[in-house]
Amino acid sequence: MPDPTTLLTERLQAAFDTVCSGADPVLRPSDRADFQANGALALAKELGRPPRQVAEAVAAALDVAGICERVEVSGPGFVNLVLATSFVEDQVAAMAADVRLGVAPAARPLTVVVTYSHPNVAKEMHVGHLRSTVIGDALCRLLGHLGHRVVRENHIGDWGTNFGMLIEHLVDLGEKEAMRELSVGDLTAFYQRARASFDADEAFRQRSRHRVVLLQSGDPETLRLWQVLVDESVAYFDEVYAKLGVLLTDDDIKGESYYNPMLSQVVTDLRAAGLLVEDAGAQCVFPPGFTNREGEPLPLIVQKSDGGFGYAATDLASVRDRVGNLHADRLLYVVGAPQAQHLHMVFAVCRMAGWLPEETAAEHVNFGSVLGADHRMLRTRSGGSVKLVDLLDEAVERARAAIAERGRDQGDVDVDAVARALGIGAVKYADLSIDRAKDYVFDWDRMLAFEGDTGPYLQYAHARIRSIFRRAGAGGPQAGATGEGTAAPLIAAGDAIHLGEPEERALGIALLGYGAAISAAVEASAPSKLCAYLYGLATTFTSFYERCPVLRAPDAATRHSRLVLADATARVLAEGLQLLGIEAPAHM
RNA sequence: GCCCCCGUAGCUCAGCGGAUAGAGCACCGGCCUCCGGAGCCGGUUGCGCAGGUUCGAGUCCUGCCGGGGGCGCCA
Repeated sequence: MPDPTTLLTERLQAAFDTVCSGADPVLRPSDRADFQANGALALAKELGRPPRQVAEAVAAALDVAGICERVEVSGPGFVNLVLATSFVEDQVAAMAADVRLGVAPAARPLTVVVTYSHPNVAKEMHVGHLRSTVIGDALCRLLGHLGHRVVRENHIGDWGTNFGMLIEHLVDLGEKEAMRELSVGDLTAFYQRARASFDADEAFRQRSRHRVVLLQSGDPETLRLWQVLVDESVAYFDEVYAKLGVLLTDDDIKGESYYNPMLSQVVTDLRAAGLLVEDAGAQCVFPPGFTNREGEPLPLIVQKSDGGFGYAATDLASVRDRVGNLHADRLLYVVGAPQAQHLHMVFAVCRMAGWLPEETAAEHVNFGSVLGADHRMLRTRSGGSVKLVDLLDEAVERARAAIAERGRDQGDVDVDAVARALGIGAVKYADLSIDRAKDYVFDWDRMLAFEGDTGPYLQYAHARIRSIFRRAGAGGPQAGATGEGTAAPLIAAGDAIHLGEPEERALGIALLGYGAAISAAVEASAPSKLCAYLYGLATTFTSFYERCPVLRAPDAATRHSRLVLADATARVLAEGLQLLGIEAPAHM
């Protein structure tokens, strides 16, 4: 059951091939028809023939019997396609009857490693971690839904020279007190006091440096203390993840320490490959095309002059691990835009060393910053970074206030649950609906609004459709079923779909675009594309709902057909939101 | 100085080389005794600048202007 885009592309391809083999049909949605193929114009140029003539030839060769009711050449050489309503009806009926809503799993499942979130041990999670975590989570869900093997990796910062000072501070505090402090999530204070001691106290500095040596040499007691820091921090991260509602678990953690044993091999192998150059005492690789401010070649420093390893070594090791051990086909790094150069250098070195085969894609899924109302990086009033938990708690409280303000008293609604779904959903949707690469302005009022392109709008749209079924009572099968998170139909479609009104037809076509929207989001690692689709679907449904009475439809058949449309829309909204990591309560 | 990202309506953002550049918010004027107004219809204002490629450029290329970020031993 291919969606119209796929189906039409196939048919058009065949038609274009009769004119010129391999020519791209350039199929697009059209405001003059349902779709238009623009490929004839470019092809005409290539063949040196009049564009309209080429378009006519394509149209003549096009076999869309049963799919289109009209094919016409228009303007300079566009091929406009109008779908047969009966075709749309059949497709919608099939989609509505399908638990996967017509979205076929990928023909060739890939192993995709997605690395995201990566907070630092003994450091607070702040807004900077929001985008990575939320975007990475959505990508994992989307990839998984298409049947790909998804390996989530949380590359936490759990190793390095910092840990000397952190462990000594833990010793000074006493383990019990340290654990108490860390378990309540006061990581900032812990880190800052360690830093303060380090800056102020020479003896502490000495101890810290010695502790680093002990840690690196595997001293059991030091490792035990280190593990305390890691465990407490991870427990705290888990709380934040639970609050956020993301898929990450402790099994997904592959911190810097995990790669530590592989680092010397990285150096050995790079040297054997003749790629390593010693420069100012450091072991470097100079991938071509990267220069510093003097225009000289820029090194990727694999091993520092003091013998220690930097994050470049860890990142190189992780690529080898993912390709060699996990057999990844695609690597996604959900990391902020400032790291672009570093990652590109890492990828370049891996290609040079033969660790990253040509057929394995490595992509920097970059993203911009979260800005405050002043268009500068979001900060607290005192200028500190905003704690992620504080932000999430405020979101839930604001959502609760918004619900109270709307004053809809529904006894059966779990206000706490809805406030959480709404508040967290609003934050996530605001983050996901914007083009990743752009900075965005964090604005509570806008993201929590029930109007416009927001999470709450989509959630409300979904809840209202569900309410139709509650109201349908005996007339609608399983009226009491909530349908949360499940794509199972509430109502049997049969062959009873009828799209007589323009709004019904428009809704049907919009529904059939679901699969293409998911594909587009996955291909570009752009959840915003799915957001845009869902918003469009919701507004299309509104027009339909305005114009076409459902429960008061003129006859039973029409009522049933419209209920199926409503059910399918609700399921797409709920599943689409779920693929973005956003809950869709059945009532609110 | 070099490199990367961004610059579309008053504001926040869509726009996959194609036919008159779209939403939401805000503003103005109408409408609806509505399945829980996610209301409906109409109106006002825009592609930073200059070249180029193309039958066709918001979209691709070059240069400039403006904003943000990065540029060797932190990660």
